[in-house]
Parts: sequence; C-alpha cells; structure tokens
Amino acid sequence: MPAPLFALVDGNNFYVSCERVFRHSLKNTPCVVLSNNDGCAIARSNEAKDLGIKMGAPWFQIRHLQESTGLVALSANFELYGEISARMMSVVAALGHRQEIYSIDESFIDLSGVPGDLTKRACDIRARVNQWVGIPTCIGIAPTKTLAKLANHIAKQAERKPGSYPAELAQVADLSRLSEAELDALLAATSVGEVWGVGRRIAEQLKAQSVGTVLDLKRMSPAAARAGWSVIFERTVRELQGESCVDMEDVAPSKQEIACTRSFGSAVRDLDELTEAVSEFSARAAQKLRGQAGVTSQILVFIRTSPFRQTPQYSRSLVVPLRRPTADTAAITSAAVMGLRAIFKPEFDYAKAGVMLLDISSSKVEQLELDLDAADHGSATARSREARPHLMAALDSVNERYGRGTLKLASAGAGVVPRNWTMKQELRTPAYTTRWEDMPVVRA
DNA sequence: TCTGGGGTCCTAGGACCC
DNA sequence: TCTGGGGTCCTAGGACCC
Repeated sequence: MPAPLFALVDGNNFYVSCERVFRHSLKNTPCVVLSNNDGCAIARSNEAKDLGIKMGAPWFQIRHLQESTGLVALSANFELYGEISARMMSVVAALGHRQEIYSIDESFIDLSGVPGDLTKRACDIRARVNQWVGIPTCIGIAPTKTLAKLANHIAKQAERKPGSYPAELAQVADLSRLSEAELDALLAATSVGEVWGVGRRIAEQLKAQSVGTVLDLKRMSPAAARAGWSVIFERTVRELQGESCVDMEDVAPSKQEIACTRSFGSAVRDLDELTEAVSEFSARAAQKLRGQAGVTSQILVFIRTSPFRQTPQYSRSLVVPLRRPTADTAAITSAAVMGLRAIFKPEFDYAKAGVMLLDISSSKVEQLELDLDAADHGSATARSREARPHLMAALDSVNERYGRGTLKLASAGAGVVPRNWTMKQELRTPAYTTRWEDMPVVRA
C-alpha cells in the first residue's frame, strides 16, 4: 500500500470565473455574482475582494460601489455553472486514479502511488483546465484531505497576495515535498480559522485558549480535541498531524434529505401565493427525489418572516408523515400544502418558505411492497398506484427536455391523508384557529 | 424596499422499555 | 418513609461545509 496522498483542485472564484468565460470584458474588473432575487453576493472576483466585499454581503449595502468603483453585479446562472463544472471535473480527473467531487467547484484526487513529479503534473492539469474550459484553478497536495485543503488555501493566497507565503507555492502547493520544519513554518503563518472543520465558533473558542495558528492546533492532543469538542474535531487534529482519517468517497451517496427553499423578492402575506410557492418547491423536490430513485415518508414545510426586519416575527415548521413512502409529486405537494395551511397565520410578512423531504429510502423496497399489494388485491387503486411511477417518469423527462415547469399536475390527488393525523375539525377551520397542541410534530 | 440555498454530522436529553 | 438503572431510539439544536 502506497502512503496516502491527496490533491484538492478548486476553481478560483468559481461563479465569477464561469461568467468571465463568456464575457471577456469582465476580466480585471471588480465583479460579484448575486444570489436568488439578487439578494446578496455569493461569489466575488479578486478585485471585488480587494474592495472589502464580504461573502454573503447584501446587495443593497454594496450597490453604491457600482458608481464609485465600477463594480459589476450579475444574477446567478446555476445551470451554466453546473455545465462548466462537469467539464472542469472531467479534465481534472486525469490528475490521479480516483476522483471525489466534493462540491460544484472542488474535487479531491487520490494521488497515492502516482509516480513522477507531482508538482509538474498538477501544473499541467491546471494549464489544461485553463485552456480547455477557461477556468483558473489552484491545487493543494498533501498526505491528508485536511492538509490538502489547507495546501489549496496556501496556493491561492500565495498567488493572490504575494509575500503571504513563499512564491513557489502559488497556484500549486505540494506540502508533501516540504520538511517538517518548513511545513510548520507555513502552519505557524496560517490562522486556525482556515482549517477545514474549524468554523467561526470553534475558532473563537480556540483563540480563547491561545490556539491561534494552525501550528498551535496541530500541537493539541487528539484526546483534548475530543474532550473539548467532538470526535470530528479530533479527526481534524489527527489529519493536521499527518494521519489520514478521511478517505475518498468514490460514489456520491444518495441524499438523506432533499430541500427546496427560497427567499421571496418581497414580502408575501397571501396564503394562495404561499401555496403556489410550496407547490412549486414540492414538485422540484419530488423530481430530485425520483432522480435518485428514492421515496420519502415525511415532508417538512416551513414559513418564516425576515429576521432582519423590525416587524413581528413568526417562524414555524411542521413535519407531515405520509401514510406510505412515495416519490409522487401530487402526494408530496398535497401533504406540504396541508402542512402549510396548518402553520399559516395571516398578518405576517413572510420572507421565506421551503419544503424538505425527510426519511428518504430507496424506492426498490417501496416497489416490492407495491407489487405485493397489487398481487394481493388486484384492485383498481392498486393498479393505478402501479401506473403512477410511469406517469412521474414521463413528467420528469418532459420537464427536463422543455424546461422546468413545462408540465404540471392539475390536481393534488387523493389518498394522502397522513398517517398519525386524525382529521380533526380544527384542520378544516381557518388556519389561525389551529391548535398547536394538536399538531403531530412541531419544530419551532 | 432590499440580507442564499442545500446539505452533513454530532450530541444532549427526553421517552420508553424491561 | 423508602422510590432503579441500563439500553436504545428519537428529536432538537448546534456546528460545520460550499
């Protein structure tokens, strides 16, 4: 067994770089990509970072920079980014023998036992991605995933801020070639908050204990890491010490939860509007569910006001259990809308809503049960239920070919009275009289 | 006026069972 | 008056990731 060695390849400022592939005029200009409804910045060019624009900065707070600095803002085009990502990933895969796609712009490559000069190999792949796809990347190489992530950070910083790290680490940083002393010098120059798995909260707690640099954290004992935080954090410390604890995941595991949520462009008060949004979310989520051949048996629906506004606040979610697991759009929509009606209260300005599919399992098990059911009864309902997955597959293929929302179901369908729900009178009366203590499961 | 969306995992504590 | 304890399951909440 060769010693473990990982690369992390990451597209720089990915969404901005995607836009620049098609708009050369954006090169060298400060540029951000905005989220849904142009709410906030979710990607920034280096020039935009230099202006002090933070990740997630609300657009209305930075829009004045358009005039004063020539900042350009673009609405996100996630379909485009997905396509460019796929192309980038296929080129990057040639770096080693196995690839784990970690996010839309990052993948880990297993370099264990790959012969030759790995720095040169990585530089060649970078050049190829640049030439064939048009996306600039940085590559970090190290004996553990956590160190490879850190190496990638160093590669980026060394390029973007000359002098922050040794110049030869810019773009491609191979930590496995460094001596222990050289590596420790790099770690001493890096803030602990840059470590994969150390968020704002843990960084604060660490700094309170005088653990400010990555080198400090590397010197923490795994036992202390576990006692003070968690087993995950212990693993992080071990990985910094060079012990590989996180393996490659070759096949993407199927999702355990599927969510579809949106903030509204402006406040929504109307139940009909919310119903329409929740129906849309349900349909999208159901399609994703079928895409991984899954079925769900619990639907969570939530609505909430804006925590940023000084208006009356309201936030509720409700988990609606289904009588049987399903991937049927109508059944899921119907349950979500039922849940929505139960938690809806008028007189609030809603800023966001969403649907989540929980308790997901493989549809193969469900299909077996249907078959047994049909064989047992041979009834009309069983037969129509049998036809349902075919209808759903047809729906998905039409929507995929002609665009989302081309085809919708006209009716919500029957037979979705949730298990565990007794249809009490309260549910049929206007929602604001609904008694909370009668709800099955409530998450505040 | 206007503040993203989609995930994962861990842990504490309550419910429940015997 | 005395009033178990261990195991397991579930959920809510918190923290992290990009």
